[in-house]
Amino acid sequence: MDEGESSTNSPSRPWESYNTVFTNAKAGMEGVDKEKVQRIVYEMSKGSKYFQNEERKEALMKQKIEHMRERCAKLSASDLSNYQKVVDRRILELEATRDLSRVWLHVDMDAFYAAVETLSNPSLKGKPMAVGGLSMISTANYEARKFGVRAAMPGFIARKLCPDLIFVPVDFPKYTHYSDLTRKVFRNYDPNFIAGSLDEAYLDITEVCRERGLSGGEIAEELRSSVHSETGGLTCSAGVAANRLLAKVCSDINKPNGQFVLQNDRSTVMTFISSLPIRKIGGIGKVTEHILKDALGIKTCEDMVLKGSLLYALFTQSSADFFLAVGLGLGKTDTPEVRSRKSISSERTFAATGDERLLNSKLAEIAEMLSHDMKKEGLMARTLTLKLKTASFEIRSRAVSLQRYTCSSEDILKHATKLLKAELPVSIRLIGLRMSQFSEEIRHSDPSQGTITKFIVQKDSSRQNLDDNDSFDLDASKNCLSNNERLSLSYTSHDTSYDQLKDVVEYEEQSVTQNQECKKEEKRPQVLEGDDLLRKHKESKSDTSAEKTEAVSIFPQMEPLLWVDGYKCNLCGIELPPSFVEERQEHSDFHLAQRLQNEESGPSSSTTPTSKRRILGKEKANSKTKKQKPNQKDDSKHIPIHTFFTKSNQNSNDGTQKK
DNA sequence: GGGTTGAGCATTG
DNA sequence: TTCCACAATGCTCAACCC
Repeated sequence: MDEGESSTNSPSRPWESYNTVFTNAKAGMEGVDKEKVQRIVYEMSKGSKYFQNEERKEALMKQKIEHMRERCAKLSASDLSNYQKVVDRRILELEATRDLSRVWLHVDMDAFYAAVETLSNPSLKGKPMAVGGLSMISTANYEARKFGVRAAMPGFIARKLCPDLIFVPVDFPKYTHYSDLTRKVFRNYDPNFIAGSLDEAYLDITEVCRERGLSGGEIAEELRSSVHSETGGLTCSAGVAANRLLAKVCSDINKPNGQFVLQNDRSTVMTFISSLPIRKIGGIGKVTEHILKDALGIKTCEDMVLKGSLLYALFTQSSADFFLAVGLGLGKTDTPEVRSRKSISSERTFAATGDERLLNSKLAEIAEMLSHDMKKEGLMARTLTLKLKTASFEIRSRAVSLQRYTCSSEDILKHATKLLKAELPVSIRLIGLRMSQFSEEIRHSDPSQGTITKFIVQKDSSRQNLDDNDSFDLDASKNCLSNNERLSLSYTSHDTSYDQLKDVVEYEEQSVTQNQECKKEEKRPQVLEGDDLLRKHKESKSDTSAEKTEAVSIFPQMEPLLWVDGYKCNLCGIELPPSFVEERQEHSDFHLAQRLQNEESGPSSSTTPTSKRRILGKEKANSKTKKQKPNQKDDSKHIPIHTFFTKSNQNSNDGTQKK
């Protein structure tokens, strides 16, 4: 049944070693002639550039597995015994976090896009159908799945598997409409449900079960029936368990139009998890499965615990922790925080070309699309990543961090062109652009929380007469504090202990840099940039406080640095009280250096980031970075790990990193 | 030692 | 005839900087 077991390829059956994702079992694919599917997929792919790339990736994976085997063999008995101690301790710690008090429900719509299309066109009922086109299909209905057709399969292969397959083009607005209908139902059971995608969601139904005196299974039945009637006939499957990880596994068990309930007691969970294949776990994909299986002999979740010492010896701590938690049937049970998007991107595939003019025009199109999407969502970002897929399917990415936040297609295109130019000549079949590092990342607002700025205001009575613009600034800086920082700052301003006070003062120092970043964007979605923003800011201040400034000329040709109200830098909005003499000097130096840098390399360009980093770094050094990198370390505690790397030599094997 | 940045890769739907 | 998408997220590592 497992694709991995077919790796014993014989010369007469070369397709048996061609492990594509399409041969992995999916709901509705039981009884499919897997060998036939594998053979056809192999025959149609053989010799293509895509196939060659797959072979290259496969070879790389085998190398990784081999390398891990070697490292495994080198482990001594005492090494393993030491790692076992680590495992034993972690098991105790993880067990202490086990929470069997919650009831989580995972809902997954059945063949969602295909079902929606059938709903709006009943003549498709009972016929094999796929949503998508000849290059790629998004989903297939259950009739098509019987032929081995499935999501993410190229349409031309799907047609070969099922010559009568009907193709229906993707219609996102339609799916969004139906998705909204299902979400209306979900909200009745958990107003804070987590939408995984258009067609799936996690609901914490603990309260609704308690209030109505119903079991998780009864609620699931009711919800599914409600989804069916509200959508006019769409079916879904559900899983009920103590945590989200288990609930997701459960929803797949009786698909389609079914449900599975896993009782909330430890021994039931452990029995359930013991024989569960690792691939069933969200986050463990083809590569991880092969590495764990072929290098370490780990096939089931139980094996993760039994071979825990190997995992801790060979993988990073966070990966090993994840594996061990899986082996214990532990998953997230908390009410998740609001998550905001981290990046936005746009990419297009086309016939491979090395024609620079053509590539530039594609790039311009994509920059325009991306800029449009960003404006639509009111986003500005400062890191641009160019993604290229060469004619041989090799993926390359090149990134640059800009000096300022932007969403303009001109800015994006200007820097993207530079990045692309550095790669030429090359034949390319896909170009993608991604923008990340949003100004939003530091805007997790929660008006109920105390803020450093409030503290500053209370501390400094000379700033009691703040005008409206200042109030706006305060709100912006309030929004600048990340969740982590807000946690540390949850104090009542009237009852502040010495330690809290000390913390607050330390935060005051660091908050200036954050304020600086936030203020650049506080007027969104008006999308003011650079000089416009500065002008606007100055206009807003001119009537009340322009006269109350001290000027420091830092460069002959540039606008002098002014401390508005004796407090705030007119160039970037950073706030530094007069007593911060050294910091102010450093700040002036920063603007001077920035200007010199601009003179050297042209405006807002940062394609040689090192020197720039040095300058910006200096600026940040003043803020005694207590701040975590936003959304990285903290989020890793809440979001499933998707990739697993070994402790060392991760790149030494493939060594293909390009500089 | 710890933070940032850039690059590569895995995973998901 | 058609010949393997797109969007988003996060982990890890190396290099660099303070």
